[in-house]
Amino acid sequence: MTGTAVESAAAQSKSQQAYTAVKARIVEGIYTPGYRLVLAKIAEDLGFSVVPVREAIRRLEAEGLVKFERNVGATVSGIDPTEYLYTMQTLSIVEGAATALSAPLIDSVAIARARAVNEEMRECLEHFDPVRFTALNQDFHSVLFEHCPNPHILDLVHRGWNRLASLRSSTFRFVPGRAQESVQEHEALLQLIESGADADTIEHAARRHRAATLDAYLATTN
Amino acid sequence: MTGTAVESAAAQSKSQQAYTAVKARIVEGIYTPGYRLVLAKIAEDLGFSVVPVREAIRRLEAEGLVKFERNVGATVSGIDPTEYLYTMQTLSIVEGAATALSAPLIDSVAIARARAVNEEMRECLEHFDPVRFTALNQDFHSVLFEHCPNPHILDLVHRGWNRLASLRSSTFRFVPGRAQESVQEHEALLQLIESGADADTIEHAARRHRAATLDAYLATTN
DNA sequence: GCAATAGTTATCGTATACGATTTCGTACTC
DNA sequence: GAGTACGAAATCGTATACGATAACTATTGC
Repeated sequence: MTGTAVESAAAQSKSQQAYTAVKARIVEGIYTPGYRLVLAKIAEDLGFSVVPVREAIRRLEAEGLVKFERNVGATVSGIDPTEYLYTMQTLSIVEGAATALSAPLIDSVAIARARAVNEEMRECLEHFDPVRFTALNQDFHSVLFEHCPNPHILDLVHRGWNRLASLRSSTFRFVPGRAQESVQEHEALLQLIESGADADTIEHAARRHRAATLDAYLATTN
Repeated sequence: MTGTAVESAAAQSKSQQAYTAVKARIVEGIYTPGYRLVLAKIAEDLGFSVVPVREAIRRLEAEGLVKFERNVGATVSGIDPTEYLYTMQTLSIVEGAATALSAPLIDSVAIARARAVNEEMRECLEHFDPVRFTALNQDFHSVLFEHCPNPHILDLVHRGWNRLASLRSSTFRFVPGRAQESVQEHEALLQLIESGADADTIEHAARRHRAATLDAYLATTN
């Protein structure tokens, strides 16, 4: 459904299934931030006992998608402005690095694909649909950083995106003016990569691109 | 002992205790890389059942300290050269950023403390003790990045250090020549921070400092 | 009428138990 | 003598059960 890895659920451990299922519900926005994750209920929904569910929740906790309080329970991590700031800042750093490391490995086919996505985004500007726009935005950036040869960094990027995913409907809703600039910066980024710019330049551009979105958001709240 | 948070183990959940205990054993090098973590045995050692231990292992897995294979078991994550490279590269990025963000918040007292540590390191060069040197190295850098106002980034730095901790005895053992340069770069870094250099400069210097250690290591293996 | 407290309910935390899977050793066959 | 197949031991995965904790509610005293 979404771009997340789909696994043949058959031979998977229930713990893993629970992890995937709950994560999907969070990312898809079915479990909204603040939502109370009652172990017994989730277990019943999925049709197995609470033990695998607990492990799944623990993993999600380590990833920062859920908050856990002893003897109280788990809730979907909120997106309070402070958290948003932290996450965006972190993402600006790791995604910038990932993009720079990835750049030399991006072939012309991938560039073309990214450009096509960006074109869709441009069209999307007319009759603005924040949800669709944000989805395309993720697609675009995925093309740029997915070739990152360092799996650790790539993992950090994915985790950052996941944390933002729960509010993806609102990212650009809150800063619609940012969307247009974003499309332009995407093209600039593509040209940098095409021209074989050095890693520092690309990293800086990618980081600034995201930091600018954060700044735009901050400007609206003040 | 180290800077890690010490909690009153009394009112802690067993799951948490298990997490802390196993993590400590890994970081302290009691469980060496490749060590097989048998759930039942750990549970017995700690005096409780396997369930909390499982959760603890799951969390450690999410942090990358242990590897988990379905129906086979958990082992302490190895430090094969490739992993080392990935971890160091990631750390160079996040620690660089953390240090830069932290810099404006470092007061003269902290600078003095860092300088004292670095002085110890310099003395340590005479009768070289890799373990002690590496421990001091962590102390030094901790002073520099611990003020980082973004907890996410700080967390990533800690995780990186933890992954390296298991081989801390060997870090500088493998590249003894690097130790001397390292001390000098530390002083340069301190001066940059004292002089209120801009964030980019500090970030770049901090990143280079770590990347240089990685390069030195790579040079020995080729 | 309001506040504090006691009782109730919902939910979590952990132990025990058992079935499932893998791995290792041994015996058998070619 | 080497390779393969069978079986046993070890270990993991999950379910169920029960005790512990915290949130909620109702009642009582002021």
